[in-house]
Parts: sequence; structure tokens; C-alpha cells
Amino acid sequence: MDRELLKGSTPILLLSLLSEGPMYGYQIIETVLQRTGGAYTVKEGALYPALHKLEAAEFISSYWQTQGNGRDRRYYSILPSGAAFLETKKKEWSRFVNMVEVFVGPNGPGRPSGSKG
Amino acid sequence: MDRELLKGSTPILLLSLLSEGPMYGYQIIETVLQRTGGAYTVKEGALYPALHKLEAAEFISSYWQTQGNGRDRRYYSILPSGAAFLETKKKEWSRFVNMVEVFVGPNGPGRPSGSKG
DNA sequence: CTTGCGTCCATCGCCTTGCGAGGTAAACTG
DNA sequence: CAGTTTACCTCGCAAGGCGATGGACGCAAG
Repeated sequence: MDRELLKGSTPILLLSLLSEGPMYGYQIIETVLQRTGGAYTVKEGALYPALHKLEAAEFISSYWQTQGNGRDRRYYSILPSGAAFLETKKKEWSRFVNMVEVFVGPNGPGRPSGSKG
Repeated sequence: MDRELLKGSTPILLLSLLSEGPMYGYQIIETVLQRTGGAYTVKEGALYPALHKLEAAEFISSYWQTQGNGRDRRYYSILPSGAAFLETKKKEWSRFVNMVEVFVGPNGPGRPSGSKG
């Protein structure tokens, strides 16, 4: 996957994931890996800075949770402002995709546009 | 439009446009402006470096065309390798969009997924 | 105990990209 | 002559993803 294409999509991914419930970093990496069938891996070097930025912007908040055995996890959960930001980002995403598809055409192979699940 | 989201999409845009026929820089800017209804402007600072990079990679070639009155235009046309690269990029684009939509969901408002043209 | 692996956090420098600003030049308008 | 449009181009900056690196803990193998 072209890394340049990925730029800017991380916040939406993170916010979307977090809108389903609190998650911790490693779990996010695993979840993305599983859901994309191994096609995409969120890299730590991209994940943590993005998470921290989102937190600094107060779109998400974090709390440490001890596992009991010493294995600490930092959970992130979405805040109301983050949910609102997500909606904005989603619309922006739609506009972006539409914009590009005006040129490349939505008739791309392997991309059914009517399948819902 | 978020500039970060745009990153990496320029080559596809350019190659797609050029696959319709030769164009010159200024014309590309105008065309994109028109087709997106003014929603998106390819900036010169992004366009020319991208064009040069594409040419250096031998995906496109250029030739100067004098207007007769002195107004020179540099036309760019897509090469076979560029067309092949475009196809690769299109597939990558589809994969990318699908990947993100696995998380944000394709149920985004304002983005009809059934309209074909 | 030591080695290695998996889990879990995080940062740093590098590379690439888009953008704003700046520069050059010719034709047309006033 | 001055301003706008057409038409090309480059530079420095900001921002993001990535690979490398590092710390810390638990568990299994030797």
C-alpha cells in the first residue's frame, strides 16, 4: 500500500475504531490487521503520534488499566467532540473519494459499489 | 479539503487526466477546477513537481508547443508504462478506499453508492 | 539464570508530499 | 505604462508515515 495515500487517513481510522468502544494501542494494530485480512498494518510510528495528537486535541481521552500481573494498557476512548469531528471527517472523506473518482472513474474492478453487509 | 488526505492522490489524478489525451499544466488546473465544480484546485506547487516526477519515471513525456504568438505550452502525454502504472494505481486506490470504508462504513451520508454514469 | 519471543508503550530521524510565496515572461486590456 | 491573464517553474515550510530503536514485563526453552 502506498504510504502517501495513507497520509491523513489515520485519524478517521482511529476515531472510527474508537467510536465502537475503548481500545488500547496494540489492540488497534491487531484489529486493523484482522479486519483488513492482513492487507494493512498500522505502524507504531504512525499510531502513537496520531493517538497523542488526537488526545491533545481533546477528541479522545486515555486511561491506564493494569492487568493485575503488571502488564499495563493505555485505553483510549472517544469524546463527544471527537465523535463530532469524526462526522466532519467522514463527510470530508466522502468528498475526497468522490473527487478522485470524478477522474479515475468509479468503474474500478474489484470494487462492488452495491454490496452491503 | 484536508491537504493530508490529498497526499498521494496527485499521480492518479494526473495520469487519469492524461489518459484522456495530452494536456498542459495550466489546462490541468483549469480542468480539475471545472470538473470538481471549484471544490478542488490543483496547486502549482504540487502540480509541476508531480509532473516532473512522473516524467522522470518515464510514465509521461512532454513536448513544447508554440502557439505561434510566442505563448509556449508544455504538453504532457501518457506513455504505455504510465497507462500500466495507472491501472496499478487504480487498483491500489480501490483497495485503499475499501480499507478505510471497512472502518468508517460505506453508509456515509451524501455519498450515493449506486449512481453510475 | 540466560536467551528468545510475544505483548505493550513510545520516540527519533528520514523521506515524501502539498502549499504558499516568489520569480520569469509574453499577450491583451485600458 | 500598468494591471490582468496565461503559462512555466522553484524554494522553504509543515505534516504525516515508516523503519529503527529502546524500555519493560511475562512465559517457555535450554
